[in-house]
Amino acid sequence: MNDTGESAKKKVKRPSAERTAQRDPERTRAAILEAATREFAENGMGGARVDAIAERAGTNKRMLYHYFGDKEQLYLRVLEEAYVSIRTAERALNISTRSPEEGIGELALFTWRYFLQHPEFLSLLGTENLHRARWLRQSVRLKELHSHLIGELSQVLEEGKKAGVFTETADPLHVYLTIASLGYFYLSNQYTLSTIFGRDLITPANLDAWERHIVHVTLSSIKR
Amino acid sequence: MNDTGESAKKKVKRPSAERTAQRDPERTRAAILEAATREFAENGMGGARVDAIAERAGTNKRMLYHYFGDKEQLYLRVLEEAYVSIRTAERALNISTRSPEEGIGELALFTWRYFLQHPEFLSLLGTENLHRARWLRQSVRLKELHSHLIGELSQVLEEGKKAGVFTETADPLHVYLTIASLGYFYLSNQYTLSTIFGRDLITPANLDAWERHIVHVTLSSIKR
DNA sequence: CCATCAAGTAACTGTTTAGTTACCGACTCG
DNA sequence: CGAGTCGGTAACTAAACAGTTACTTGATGG
Repeated sequence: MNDTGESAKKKVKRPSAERTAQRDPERTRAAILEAATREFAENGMGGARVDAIAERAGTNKRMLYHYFGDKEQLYLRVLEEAYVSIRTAERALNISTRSPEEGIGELALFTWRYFLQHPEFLSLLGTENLHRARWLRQSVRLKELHSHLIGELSQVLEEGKKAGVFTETADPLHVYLTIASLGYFYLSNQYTLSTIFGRDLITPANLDAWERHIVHVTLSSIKR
Repeated sequence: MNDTGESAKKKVKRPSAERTAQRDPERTRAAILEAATREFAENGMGGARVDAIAERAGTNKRMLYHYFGDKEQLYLRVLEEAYVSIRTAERALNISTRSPEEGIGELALFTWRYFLQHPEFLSLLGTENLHRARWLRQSVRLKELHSHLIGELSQVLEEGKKAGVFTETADPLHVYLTIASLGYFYLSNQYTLSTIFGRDLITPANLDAWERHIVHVTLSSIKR
C-alpha cells in the first residue's frame, strides 16, 4: 500500500545521532500506530477520534494523514498488524512437534493467554464484526496467514486419530472455533457478564478456573 | 409532504374511530424503541445517529427526546428490553421439568437458536462490552432476572449428579458460559471468521453442524 | 551559503451531530 | 368557549468532527 522508508534510507546516517532525536519518522509512525490501536480498541471505528489518536501519539493530525492516508486506512493497518501479531506468536508454538493431546492443549492455553494479555485484539475483532468485516475484506495480506493454522491443526488431529486417542469426527475448524469461542466470550463479555451475574469473573481464581475449563472442554469433546 | 389548507382533515374528526389514528403515543414510543434497537445494533453507541433513529421510526427528534430523555437513556432502555426478551423466552423453557440431560440439551438449543434469530441482541452486547458495561451497570431491573437462570440450571445439574449422569465438578455458571460462548462467538464473529478462513460459516449446512457441535461439546464436558 | 525537500505545527473549513426552541393543531375540561 | 395540555413538526445552534492549507524548522547536497 505504501512503501515506507524508501527515501529515508537513501541518505547515509552520517551526522550525530542526537540531532535526529528531534525528527524521527519511524518513531512517529510507530507512535501513531500504537496510539491508533488503543483508540480504536477503546472506542470502536465510529467512536475513535482522529484528534485523540494524534494527541496520544504526541504528534498531530497532519502527520497521521501524511503516513496513513485517512482514518479508514489507518484502521485497516491497525487491524492487519493485530492479526499478524497473534498468528506469528501462534506459529512459533509448533504444536505438531508434541503428542496430539499435548499439542491441542498447548494451542488452547496459548490462545487463552494471548487473549488475556491482548484485550485490544478482542476489541478490534468486535468492532470489525460490528461492521461485517467491511475493512478486513479489503485486506490482501491475510488469507495465507490462516491456511497455515488450519493445516497444522489438521495434521495434529490426523495423528491423534491414527493413534486412537481422538474420535474420527474431530474437525480442525471446529476445534479451533471451540477454543477461540470459550476464550473470546469470557473475556470480551466480562463486563456485562459480571454485571448481570453479580460476580467478578476476572479475579485470578476465576481466570485460572476458566483456563482449566477451556482445556478440559476442548479435549473432552474430541477424545475417544 | 405538506398538505396545508386541507379541508378533509378538518371535517373528519369523529371522536372514537379517527382520533387514535392521527396521534398514537404508544405506537410512536414503540416505533422509536424498535428503530433505536436496529440503529444501535448496526452502528454501536458511537456510530448510531439520533436523526437516523427518528427517521427510521417515522417521527422526529423532538419526540425521541420527549419520551426517552436523551441518547444514552434511550440506549439503556433498548439494552434492558433486549435482556428482558431473552430471559423471558428462556424462562418459558422450564428446563427442570425434563430429564437432566434433555434439560441441558434444550437450553443449549434454545440459546443457539435465539442468538441466530436475534443478531441485534448479540450486537448490543458487543457494543455494551466495548464500553465496559458503562450503561448496563446503571440498570436496576436486571439482577433478579439472572439469578433465576442460574438457580434453575443449578437444580438441573444437581439432579443429574444424583442420578449419576453428570460429574460432580459440573458448575452451573460454567455450563451456561460454555453454551453462550459457543453460540455467541460463532455468530458475532462470523464476518471476520468467514473472511480469514475463506469459508462461509452461515450456510444452512454449517449452521446445522455447529448446532449439533454445541450440544455435543456441552454435554460431553459434564457427562460422567 | 543557499536552494531544496522532508518533518512537523497550528489554524482553518465545511459538514455532521446531539440537543433546543418556537411553533402548530387538535383535543379536554372547567 | 377558551385556556391549557399533549402529540407532533421543522428550523436552529453550539460543538465536534475529518480532512486541508499555509507555514516553520532544520538537515543536506551542489
